[in-house]
Amino acid sequence: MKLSEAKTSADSSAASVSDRKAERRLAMIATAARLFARDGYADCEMESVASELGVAKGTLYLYFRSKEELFCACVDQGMRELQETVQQAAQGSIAPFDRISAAIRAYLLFFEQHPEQAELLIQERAFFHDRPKPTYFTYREASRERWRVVWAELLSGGSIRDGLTVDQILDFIGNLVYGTMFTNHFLGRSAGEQHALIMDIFYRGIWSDAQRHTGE
Amino acid sequence: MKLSEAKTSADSSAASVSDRKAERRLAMIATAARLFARDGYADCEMESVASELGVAKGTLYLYFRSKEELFCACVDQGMRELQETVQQAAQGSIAPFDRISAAIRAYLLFFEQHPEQAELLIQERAFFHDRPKPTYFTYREASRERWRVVWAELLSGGSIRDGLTVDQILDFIGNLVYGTMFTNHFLGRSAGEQHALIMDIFYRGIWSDAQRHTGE
Amino acid sequence: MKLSEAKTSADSSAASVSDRKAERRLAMIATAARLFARDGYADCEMESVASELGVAKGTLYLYFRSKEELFCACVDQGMRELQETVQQAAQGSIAPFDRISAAIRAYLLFFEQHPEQAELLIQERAFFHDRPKPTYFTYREASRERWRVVWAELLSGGSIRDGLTVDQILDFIGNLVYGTMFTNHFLGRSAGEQHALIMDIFYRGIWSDAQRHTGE
Amino acid sequence: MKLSEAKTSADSSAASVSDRKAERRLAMIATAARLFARDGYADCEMESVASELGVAKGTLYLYFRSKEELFCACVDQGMRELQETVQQAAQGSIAPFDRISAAIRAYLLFFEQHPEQAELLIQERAFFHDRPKPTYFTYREASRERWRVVWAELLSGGSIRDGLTVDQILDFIGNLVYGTMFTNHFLGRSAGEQHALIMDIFYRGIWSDAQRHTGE
DNA sequence: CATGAATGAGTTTTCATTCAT
DNA sequence: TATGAATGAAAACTCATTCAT
Repeated sequence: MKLSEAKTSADSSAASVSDRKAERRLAMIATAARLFARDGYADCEMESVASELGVAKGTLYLYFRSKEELFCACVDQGMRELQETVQQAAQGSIAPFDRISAAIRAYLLFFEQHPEQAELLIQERAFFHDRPKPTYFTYREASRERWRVVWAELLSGGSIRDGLTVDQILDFIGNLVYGTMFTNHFLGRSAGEQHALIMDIFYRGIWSDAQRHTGE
Repeated sequence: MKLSEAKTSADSSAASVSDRKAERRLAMIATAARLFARDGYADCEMESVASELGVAKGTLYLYFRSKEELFCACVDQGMRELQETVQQAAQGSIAPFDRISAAIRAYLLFFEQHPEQAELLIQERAFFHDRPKPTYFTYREASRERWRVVWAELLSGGSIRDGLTVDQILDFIGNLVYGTMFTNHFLGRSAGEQHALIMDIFYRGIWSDAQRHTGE
Repeated sequence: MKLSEAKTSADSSAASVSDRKAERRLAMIATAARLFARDGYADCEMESVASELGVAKGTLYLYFRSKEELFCACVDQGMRELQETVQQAAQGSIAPFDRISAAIRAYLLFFEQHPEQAELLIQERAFFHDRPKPTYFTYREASRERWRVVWAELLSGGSIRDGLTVDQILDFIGNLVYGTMFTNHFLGRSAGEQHALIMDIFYRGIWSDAQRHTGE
Repeated sequence: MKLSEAKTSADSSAASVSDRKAERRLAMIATAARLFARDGYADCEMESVASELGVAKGTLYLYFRSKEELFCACVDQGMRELQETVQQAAQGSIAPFDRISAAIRAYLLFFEQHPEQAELLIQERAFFHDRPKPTYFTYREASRERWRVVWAELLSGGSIRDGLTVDQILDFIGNLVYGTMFTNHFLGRSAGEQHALIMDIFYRGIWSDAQRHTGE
């Protein structure tokens, strides 16, 4: 359905003007994200986005001041959805380790189902690398605070080896899933059973008991 | 010293014409890599690269067919140097685990000392994302074969837990260092003691002995 | 008072619908003239004019077919007011020379008090210079006929030197005040006592009696 | 002759590279001035100027940073030529009044022969009216200093009526020729014998001897 | 009458690449 | 080989105008 064909009937009772505007904004963001990811920021013309939406170029500029702003809206929206997806997944469990596992699985699946978001993260850095920090890391740090509580609980509960701090663990797992996500994306790998493996090594390491003894 | 001033005197006895050309090529690549990383591929003009080198714009085209080719040469050169650095570091030890540790430390330090290479990897994907696979992964897979041997030895020697395959381990550690490297790069973190931590968790996991029992 | 708030109550008894329309037209012209002069024709947006008036953009198009027509209405209105101002000033005196003086003073004062009109004359020529003749000159020639009578009387009455024709005098004084007006406008000068000087030189020239003798 | 065909032969002995550049700059200015005047600043595309010159659009940008800079160069060049023309004309005579007459004639003839310069003055004000003062007035004030000397001599020599100051005279004649020039331009009038008339009235006024007596 | 969301034509400027010298 | 003047394709963004409500 073309954006231009949406909402032409008389449902104005429920949806206010600003609702409809927000709705169209989201539709624009969704389409733009797809095309930005497909063609790259530079090669994605505003004209293409508009025509894909079935509207005129000028209309895009009624919703976004510039191409850059549209792009940023795409990244922001993607990160918000990622965050929400991960949180929702985590809420399905109560046990800390289960929540962590669920969150990581959701994270990897999100990018598998929304590969355009991985591309947008790259595009953002490539084209706007004068910005202090990629949006991704802003969100990563925001979520860090929430997970800190969970890990602290595990640490104080004796589930974690002595000598590891919450920050070290958070960094490790954060870097691991970040690298895994991009590798999956570039090599076309799926998150499926990979997830169990990651958690396994993360929790138990690769060493055999014999080696644990020697290595200590 | 400007490139244009180099090698103007009579040392042609030792260095053949093609040597000199290769040398200038390398100088061009070094300068271009720095500028590509600093300004981004799009905003880095051939004119800037040329003037930084002290040569005319047209001269660059005597060494590289196009801006894209120059860029690719930068990425290739960077990956070659990475590979060499890592291999050299690994050769300093004999014990497999030591070699692995040394390689990972060298990897992280390389990108810390050559942050422009991290940028180039991003730029490559952002601007030439119609290519099947980032150069980085081509090199990663090439080196995989060398490390496979090392890990196979460890596995058959009983140093590694049952149930893990070489490929799983290679993927895990590959993703981990990849994610760590980019995070370090974006957040300005240093590889220093981080390295010991990574190896520690990688080898032994995060679980306490109590949890290991429960979690099994 | 916003235009949109004007005349909303029941005074339709006296003012007919077309009266009200004419009134709003004038308000639009006044506002537009100010903004056209302030920003220049190109940089003055219909949107600005509308919002300054407190109406929607589309409303302007109910009164003027196009931006160009609105602009022309501004120039026309300005020239009509100039004409009226000058004529009214002239009617205050009976003696021909006094009427002439009064008219010239009124002319210079008009543009001093309505500097936007000077700007509009420039804008008109700059943007619509395919037109045969600036509106200003149309009005100037129209008024010429009225003044021709006055001067003819002075000529036949012997007040004017032999050898000068009415047309020559009209051209001279017309050019003089035109040039004076624009110079005043651009350099921010006031018409004040300048007027007396202009008339003095115009009537008596600059030569001393001695020079008159020699120069003849 | 197309600009692109100029100077292709081997006269590089005399004309240095910078000479040729200056020459091309002038050719560009001449062509641009004509087209700016013909089409107006807004409607005159850089493409048109380039193609009229027989060069590519980009070449214009090697000589002028922007359309605006090209335009300013046209106005400046025009004013310089005006100044030179007027000065040269004045130098043909020795007697002050003759020099003044010659200068005014040259001024009016210059704009008659270069009507595009009159247009450029209008365009400049219309499009860049945020600038403090039109270029014309900058030049007018610069030349004022030179003429001040001439008039001071006439005043002290008794050729000028008592009660007139040099500044008053300079303003009067400046405004008069400015207004005359533009009127000529707009109405397509020629400066020819008009010049004699202007000087006549300027020097002797319009009053008859009888009126002089009465009016005093 | 009034509104304001939607339209889409139109132009400057940049910069990779070429090629005559 | 080296130069650098010349080329020209390409795209974001604005804003006058329209018209459904």
